[in-house]
Amino acid sequence: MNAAEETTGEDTPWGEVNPEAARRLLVAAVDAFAERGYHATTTRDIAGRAGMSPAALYIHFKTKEELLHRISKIGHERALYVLDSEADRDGTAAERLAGAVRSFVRWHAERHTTARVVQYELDALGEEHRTEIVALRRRSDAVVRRIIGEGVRDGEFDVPDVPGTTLAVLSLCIDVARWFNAQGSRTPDEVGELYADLVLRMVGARAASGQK
Amino acid sequence: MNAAEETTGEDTPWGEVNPEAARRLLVAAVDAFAERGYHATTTRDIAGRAGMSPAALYIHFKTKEELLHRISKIGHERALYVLDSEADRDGTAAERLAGAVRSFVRWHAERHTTARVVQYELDALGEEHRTEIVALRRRSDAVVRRIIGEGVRDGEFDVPDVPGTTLAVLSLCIDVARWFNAQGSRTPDEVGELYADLVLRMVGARAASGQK
DNA sequence: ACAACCCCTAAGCGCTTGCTCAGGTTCGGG
DNA sequence: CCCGAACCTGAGCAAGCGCTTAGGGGTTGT
Repeated sequence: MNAAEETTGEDTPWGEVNPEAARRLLVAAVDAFAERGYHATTTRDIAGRAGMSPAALYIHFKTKEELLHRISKIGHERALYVLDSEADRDGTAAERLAGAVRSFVRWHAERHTTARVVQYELDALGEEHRTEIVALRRRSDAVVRRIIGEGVRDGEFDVPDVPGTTLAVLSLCIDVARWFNAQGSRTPDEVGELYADLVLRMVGARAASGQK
Repeated sequence: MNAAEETTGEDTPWGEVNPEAARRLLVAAVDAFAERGYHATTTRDIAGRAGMSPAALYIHFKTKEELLHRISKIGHERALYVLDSEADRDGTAAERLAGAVRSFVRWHAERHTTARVVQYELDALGEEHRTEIVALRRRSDAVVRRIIGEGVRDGEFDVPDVPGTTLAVLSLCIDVARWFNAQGSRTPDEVGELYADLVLRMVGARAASGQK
């Protein structure tokens, strides 16, 4: 009924999480999980970072695991959206693959705290939640595999092992979340550019954007 | 004084860990850490897997963290050794790079439980131990960077960004520990072969091992 | 025979963990 | 002016944590 949302919800990083207090807790949890890992983070630490008492957490989330689940789900959906929207453009397979890798990597670098939680705390989820998330991840795999497959079909790419190469491409992108450091010398854009080029080489793209 | 070691110490996976009871505990810890992560693993769980009481652990190791440190140190040394011995062969830069990647990846796949602990539990180490391990990791980086640099110098490779490409190559190899599954369809040898080929493409190797 | 030694266990200590609950504050609507 | 809903806190519980301690068996050297 209330038509005015407290915060927009689509462009802001965690805008879909309401009310504001819940969002503060969730952001605090992302930071803490990324820094120390899920199991090494206490609910007191999360509440403390959000400027609340430990009990406040349980008004907005049933358990600590639900917090992780919401982070993981939203994070995966965002990453998949980023990948998908580049894959759906039109253009050669090489252009679409480069675009997808560039955006996906940039997302992992820019949002590397979120990405770290999303990519490396899967095992901390409960059975049910984990299988839900794994399904989302399979869709990322399918997106990349499709582009590579089309490139091969059109004679643009030279790839002996499509599933294997797909795996390697995604693995390369995901691992950015592990090593990327905001204080480091590379910007997310630079890393995205570098990785897009490397991936085009991996698939043996004939004419990388025209000629060469 | 006792000249006969209980176990040889060089070829067996954890042969250098003595006495046998300590090795059993350490192997149990590797399994547990790889499965659940360091912080989610209890000392009771480790001792239980080794068939001992919780107190037995503290006869052989001062703390739970010391266990992780010994695992991490030995693991890094082994991985570095694998990388180094391929890099020191003679041959073209492409041959050496391919050999190094093949062996390094094979190690991460075969020993993926150990590798997972080694690569993803660095933050759980204490300040002092972590800086010691980080030094070892920098040496791996130097090894790969040297080969790529030599390949560029000799005109074998076409690499615009040597440090960046080095980072990507190592990142690709390391991430094998995360996704590799012994029940999966690929053998460690196959993954090593695939990755060696992909890396040669990344560096724009002119003549990949002569012809083909 | 027996003391010295190593390796192990049963019991448990002090502390932190995830989580609960009774109660208090704030605020819009009747 | 008061009500009920939404939100938060202080205090604390049961369980589980890393680790310690006292002591018991087996093997060894003398």
